Order: sequence, then structure tokens, then C-alpha cells
Amino acid sequence: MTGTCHILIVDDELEIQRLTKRFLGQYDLRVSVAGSGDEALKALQEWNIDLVVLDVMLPGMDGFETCRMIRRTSRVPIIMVTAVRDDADRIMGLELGADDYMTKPFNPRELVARIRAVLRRAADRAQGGDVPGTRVGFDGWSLDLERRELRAPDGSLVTLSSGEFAMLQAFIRNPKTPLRREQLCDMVQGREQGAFDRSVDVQVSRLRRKVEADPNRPALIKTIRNVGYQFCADVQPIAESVTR
Amino acid sequence: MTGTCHILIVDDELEIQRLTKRFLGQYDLRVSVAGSGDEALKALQEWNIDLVVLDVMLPGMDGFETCRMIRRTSRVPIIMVTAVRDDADRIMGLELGADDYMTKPFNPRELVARIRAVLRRAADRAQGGDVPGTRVGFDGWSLDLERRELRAPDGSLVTLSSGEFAMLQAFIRNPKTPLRREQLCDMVQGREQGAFDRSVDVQVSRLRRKVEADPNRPALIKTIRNVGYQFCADVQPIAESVTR
DNA sequence: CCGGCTTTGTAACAAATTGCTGCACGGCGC
DNA sequence: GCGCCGTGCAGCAATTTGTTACAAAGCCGG
Repeated sequence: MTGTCHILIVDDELEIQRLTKRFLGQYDLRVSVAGSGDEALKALQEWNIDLVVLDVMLPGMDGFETCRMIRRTSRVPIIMVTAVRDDADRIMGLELGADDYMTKPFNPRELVARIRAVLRRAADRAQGGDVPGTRVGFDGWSLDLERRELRAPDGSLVTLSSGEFAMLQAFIRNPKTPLRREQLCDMVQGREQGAFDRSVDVQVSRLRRKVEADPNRPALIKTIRNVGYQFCADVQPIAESVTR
Repeated sequence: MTGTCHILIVDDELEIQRLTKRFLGQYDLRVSVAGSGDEALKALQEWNIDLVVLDVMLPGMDGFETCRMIRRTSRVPIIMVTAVRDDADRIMGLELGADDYMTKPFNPRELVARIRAVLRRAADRAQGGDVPGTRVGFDGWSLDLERRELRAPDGSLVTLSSGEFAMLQAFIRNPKTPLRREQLCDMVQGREQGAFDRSVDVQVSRLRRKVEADPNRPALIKTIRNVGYQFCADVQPIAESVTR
């Protein structure tokens, strides 16, 4: 994984939320919180979460149910937290899909250690999981997500900086969808957008310069006023060429 | 992963050996014991171990060192055990390659749960070959891991220094994955990366000079800003020539 | 032990990337 | 038209990375 990871804490106790947020922040981890299962699911859609710390005891949908729901759409690593020691066996025994668990009360440093461990393991196997096809096409262009290479319709190679590639990747993962600036900032740089932060606009501008036929009249990356940007092309997966 | 798995307990306390053996036996797990790091390495060569439970406190070579030694030759899952709570951070923080850890005293049932969890995860990713063939190819190049010889697409021999070889090996073991500088530093030199340590960058530069067609426009080893580097080629094992 | 060779870490400088700021432009409500 | 707000983007500065030079450390044959 990259530098700072984005952790989602799901717990309805405000005190826990506050403490965890503060503590994890010290360890170069970015933290968002959700107070219920529903909020958690929403946050997962919205943000680019690297790991979920999920309390079992929750109002409404409980932790087990939430875990199951998350697993329907995502493989994000999950650490479950329970106050009841006997839940431990259940968590690991039942095939909930959790990656680890802890019992309350826990040492915050241990939480950090486990988060790191689970993230590392997730990174290890993060080979096939992310995108089924490794290459995609849009409007004549083709992008190889593994080789990080972009080819223009005429077949020429267009070099992208890391930031430009990340931004294009964000768009390609969410085509035909308006993406808010905060979301783009999160997906591209994994950080929160500051108060007068215009860096997303600038990056979009730089990307447009490379992929738009006429950067003054954007056809691929449209601006949505008061919202953000939207990638307008169809994105199709491309079958691997038969190089083997 | 069904059937009985073979667990190796590494601990010098006879009492622990006895208890663990008895308890795990009840759960359809086969148990062997080793009293020291040396014995553990020997047992791993001799038997087909599915998982190692490794105590940190050992006579002679301690658990950390033992873990590193094991990882030189094997990816067998390892759960570390420590009596000192503060070791926890070290175990997971330092990239030792352990898969999980527990603090003494622990509930035997929890040990079973963790063993199962780790085995399940190991099974998940058991697609990449356990035994890496001794020769691999990428993008026309071929690398003989035993002889430590690299051949260019035209068949000519390219000499690599040991550092360059180690770095290439690290990349080949993790293709198409962004590797952080700290990880590379650990894998190549087995040490932590200091504050203003640029040695990884320099080594990458030197390696590029030898394997990239155009070192100014890297196609194999791409830079990922604020993260590290990524090896972008397909890596295939090469069948041994039929001398056997 | 010496002298020449290679390897490797560190420092220094060059190049690339990126965030930020200021200003221009264009749409919108009035 | 006028002011206001949001966006585009050039220019600059800060950060990150690439490369080279050099020195220390290791290696080897004598």
C-alpha cells in the first residue's frame, strides 16, 4: 500500500471514535468514522477505504450483518472488535470473511500492529483481485493498468506521471459518474481535501492536456459545476493480446 | 486444507510443548516440536510443515532471527508468540514476514482459531507457486536464480552485482505490485531504511542502466511517486532444460 | 600486508513532478 | 451591464526522484 492508509472505524460510541481517531492519526493513518452499518456502507462507496475496524455491537444492523453486507461488494480488509470474548470463535469460525478480530478492551498500539499486519497481508495477495481485466479501452484509447501505460488512438505511447495515472484510473473506475472533488482527492492522493485546495483542478487540467483532442473543449472529462468532474467515455475491458 | 495439517511448535519450554501438542491434537492438527531455531530450520527441511508457531524467546538464535532465516527459503505461514506485550509492535511493524502473532498467556482455543484463520488465508493465495522454479523469464530476458545469471533477450550475459541481483529478485517475486522503498530496503539489505536513505533509489538507477532498453524511459521498473517502484513485466517460470 | 579491482553508501546537483497562488474568463442572478 | 462565484491555467516554489562523483569497505592475487 501507499504511504498513508485510510481506515474506517465503525462504532457508535463517540468516545471510542474520538480516541481511536486521535491515536491512529499519530501513526500516519487517516481515519474516518461511521456510527452504524448503514453509514459504513455509504462511506465505503464514497471513499477509498483501505481497512475497516468494525465493532460487533451496533445499533440497527449489527457487526456480523454489516460484515456480510460489505463482503457482498467488497474485499476490503475487515478487523472485527467485540467486547464478548466468546464471540471470538464465532468471528473466525463462521465464514464471515473478517480478516482479524480483537476483544475489548484493547491496547491501541495492538490495534495499530494488527492494522499494519492485515494491510500487509492484503497487499501481498493484491494481485488479481482489483480489476478483472488488466487493460481497458475508451474512445479509441487503451490503458494498461498493470504496466501503467496509456496508448493514444494512433497507437503511440503517452507518458503519464504517477498523479495523472492515478487520476485517470479513478475516472476509469467510475465512468459516467459525477465525482466530487473530495472523492477525487481521496482516490488520487489518499488525503482529505484542504479548505482552499485546488490541486484536483490543476491535475485535471494537466490530464486533459494529454488526453483531450481539444483541451479547451473537453469531451472526455467534463466539468460539473459545483460538483466536480465526470468521465464521459464508455470504458470496455480489452482482452489480453495473445502474448504467451 | 482439509485433512490434518502439520504444525511445528518452536518453544523451549517442555511444559508448553506438551500442553500445546495435546490440545492441538484434539482439533485434528498434527504437531511436531522444536526447541530452538536450529531445530526448527532442520524440521522444516525434513517435514512438510503447513504452519509454524514460533516463540520469540529462544535459546541461541531468537525468534526474530529465526523468522528471518525461515523466510529466506520458505513462505510457510508463521505465527509468532511473545510474552512481552511490547514486542507485538515490533513483530508486525518490522517486515519480518510473520503472518500473525499472539501474546502469552493465550487461550488455546484462540490459538486454534488463529491457526485456522492463517491457514485459510494461506490457502487463498496459494496460487503463486510455492517452489519457485530456478529460472524465470520476463520481457525476453531470462534469469537463473540458482546460478545468479541474467541473460539479455539477445542471449548475452549481463553481470549483476549482488545488490543488483537481490533487487531484481525482489521485483521478480512481486511483479505488477507497487513496492515501497522500505520494503525493498528490507528485502535487499535486510535492514530498516534510515531517515535520508537514498540507497534504494541509487540501486534502482543502477539496475535500470543494465536492464532497461532506454533507462531514461523505464518500461520494466516504473516509479510510483511517494511510494516506490513497480516491476511491470510478466514473469513466467521457465521449464528446466531436460537434464534430469 | 600491499595494491588494484569491484561494490556500495552518501553527498551533491539536475530534472521531474506537484501543490499553491494569482489572475483571467465565463456563467448566473440581479 | 455589474458583481459574484466557480473553474482554467500559467508561473513559481517545494518536494521528490534520477544521476553522477567520490570515498569507504570488501575482495583477491601476490
